[in-house]
Amino acid sequence: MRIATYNVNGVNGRLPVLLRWLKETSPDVVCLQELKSPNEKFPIQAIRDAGYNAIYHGQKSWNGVAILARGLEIKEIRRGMPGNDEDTHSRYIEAMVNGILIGCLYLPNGNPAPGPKFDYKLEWFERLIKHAAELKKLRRPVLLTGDFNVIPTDLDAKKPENWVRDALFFPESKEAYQRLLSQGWTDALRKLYPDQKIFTFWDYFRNAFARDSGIRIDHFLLNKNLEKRLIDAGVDREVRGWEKTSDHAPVWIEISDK
DNA sequence: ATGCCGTGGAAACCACGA
Repeated sequence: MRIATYNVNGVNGRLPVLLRWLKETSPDVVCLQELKSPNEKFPIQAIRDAGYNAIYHGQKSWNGVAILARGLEIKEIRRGMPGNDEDTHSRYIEAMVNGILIGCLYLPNGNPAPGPKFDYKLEWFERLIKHAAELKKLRRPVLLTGDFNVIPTDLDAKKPENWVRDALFFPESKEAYQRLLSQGWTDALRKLYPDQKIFTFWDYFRNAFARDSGIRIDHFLLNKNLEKRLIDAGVDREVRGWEKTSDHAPVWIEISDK
């Protein structure tokens, strides 16, 4: 079973790319981020025509997350990261799919840092860590995936020195990510490829993709129950080279049935 | 090193992204 995450940067503007990628790679489950669409404009019919069920938590212009599944029931558990009733951003949706609890997240960018946006990033991160601690108590397989907007280590950027003033690479961001991992989550791509420079995002400008000037910020965190089923993981890099593409590439894991 | 590009929405510019 293949589970993918893809920050589409606008689900309607990206629809041809999304549908082509779904058709070519046939992932079983897909977590989407940055829909940039209210629920009433989510392209549900095109997604269904492509063979997928979907639940989605959108909002106008910004943010927005969705979970798609091919031939599998999606049982929604929650939408929105708990712990702050004032938070209006659509950045989290959680569902049971095929016996796996899947949290699909779009962690705040946090730039410019320091500042109120960075404060919001860290506040959101603390709520994620609290919620993840609850999910860790479950005996079932659990997956947290999406755009974490964190470059975890120097290995996760082509040129780490270019990111030291960026919220994605601030010590507080890296520390929070490590603190989340230390609950007992496994970073799937790092587990399988501990020494490789693997990227999931390349800037639109400065010819970043052609120069492979990327960063790894889209992650799969697996609890122990799911980690033992991990077979493979990878990045669909070629999608980043398509016309009218997102600045992120899809990332995926392959897990055994039991 | 820099929103240099890209998206969405409102109004022919601005907010936002990483």
